[in-house]
Amino acid sequence: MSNHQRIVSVLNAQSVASNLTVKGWVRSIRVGKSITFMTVNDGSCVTSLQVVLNPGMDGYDNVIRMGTGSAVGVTGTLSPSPAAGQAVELHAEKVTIYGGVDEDYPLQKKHHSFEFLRTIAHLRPRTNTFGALFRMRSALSFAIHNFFKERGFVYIHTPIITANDCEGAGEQFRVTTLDIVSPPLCDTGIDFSRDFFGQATQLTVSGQLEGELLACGLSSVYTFGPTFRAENSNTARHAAEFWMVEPEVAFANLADNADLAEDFIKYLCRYVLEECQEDMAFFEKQVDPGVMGRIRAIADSDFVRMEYGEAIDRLEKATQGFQYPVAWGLDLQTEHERYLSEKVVGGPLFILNYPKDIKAFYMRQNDDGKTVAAMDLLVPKVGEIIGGSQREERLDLLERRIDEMGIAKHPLSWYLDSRRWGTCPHAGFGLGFERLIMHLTGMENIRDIIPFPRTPGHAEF
RNA sequence: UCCCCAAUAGCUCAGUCGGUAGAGCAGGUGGCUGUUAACCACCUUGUCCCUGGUUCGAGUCCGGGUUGGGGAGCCA
Repeated sequence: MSNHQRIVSVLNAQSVASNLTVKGWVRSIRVGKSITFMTVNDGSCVTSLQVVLNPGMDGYDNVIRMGTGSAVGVTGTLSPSPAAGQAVELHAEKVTIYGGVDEDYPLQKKHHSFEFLRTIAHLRPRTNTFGALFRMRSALSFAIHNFFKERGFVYIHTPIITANDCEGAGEQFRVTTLDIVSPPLCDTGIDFSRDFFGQATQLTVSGQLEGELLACGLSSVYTFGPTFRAENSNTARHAAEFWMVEPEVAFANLADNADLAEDFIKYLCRYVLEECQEDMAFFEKQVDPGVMGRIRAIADSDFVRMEYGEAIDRLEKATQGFQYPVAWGLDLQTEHERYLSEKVVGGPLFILNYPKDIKAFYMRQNDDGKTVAAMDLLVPKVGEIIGGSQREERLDLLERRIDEMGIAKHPLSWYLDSRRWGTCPHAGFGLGFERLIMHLTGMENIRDIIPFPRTPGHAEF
């Protein structure tokens, strides 16, 4: 292993040290007649380390010709800085150039648009914004595991390849090893019995159904993994490949589910404010002024819980008009959700107990005969960030609902078995990880949350 | 998939009434005794997205397409 120091450690220690080595990429170089300043960043923190170069140093003439973006190692003495702007600086005694750049290097020491940076996604990790973003993404991943670990949840891995075609959560990507030019045929079309798995398979759109089976044995479980949707969605909030967190809890009802979701979101808000201070300050200053205040407010607030019926009443009484109709039985449109979360509540908002006809077959039927125990958590700007429900645990009611909706029962026999033997009330939800990060950083496009995003027409890198 | 908007130098953009293009940054050269996206001077850089049309003449006007952005639907 190399014995060089991470820049974040050097800046935090701020102690005088000789024979110190750092390695990273040059962000800026300012050449003077008798002194040269170079800032080096290694991605360990937003702040770059100032390196001071004197003309007497070996190889000085070569070093000062390096361009922004060069990869270097610098060895020297760390000293207090006499000038404003940084507490310490590294006086170089030796500089190693690992990789130079030429005039074609696209990143400059200036503002670039996110649209341009998306076209050079292989280089954008070297920018301040994406450094901060990917550090936050990593920190939040660990925070999610911490949250559930502290509460005794078991981290489970559900299948990525699945034969479930009735999950109802969206279009799926086909997984096959068949010859797509001349596949084997049978009476009903392509003969998937001769495919790799002996049946038609797809990439998962949710680990929920399998998660329920594990919860009905381990009590409290969660998944955190990739999810795939083949929808032709072209928005700032949709990707074909994204990560989802899906807890599932046995012996829990809808109220317990909402309580868990509220605790979860607040925990993550507090986590980034306390553990990602420098990166959050960067987003506050450069990306979304006000984001830290909003997150603090969420961490300190009590989330409003509103019945679907009350939401409809509020919308019907609204003084402003809506493009889409409002009536009991119709789903809420984005304009309605924004009105409720931004105008009526001004913060996170649960909508509870939706009409059964606009929700999935597995949601628990309420005693009113009209609604199911579903919940959505809406947040200002990003919209729906969590969708969940209490699950229908009563076998007869579940089977009746499957029949009503025209869904084939045979492929779900294992799911129905969980209700046949030792059934129990249980509930869970799904959180879109990238949407969470958008909400916590103020970044406005999901393509800037994923290192190499997959969207319709795009699988580059 | 639908609606709206945009595309000009490596990047960010300006370009008036239709008359063959400009700034800042980047890059190059020189200057500057401590800079902070350094500063100062000079220099270089163009398939004006593609395609068809109108016109004496199109970056500019019109049709078609491509790509990108915003909004909507679907959803997380």
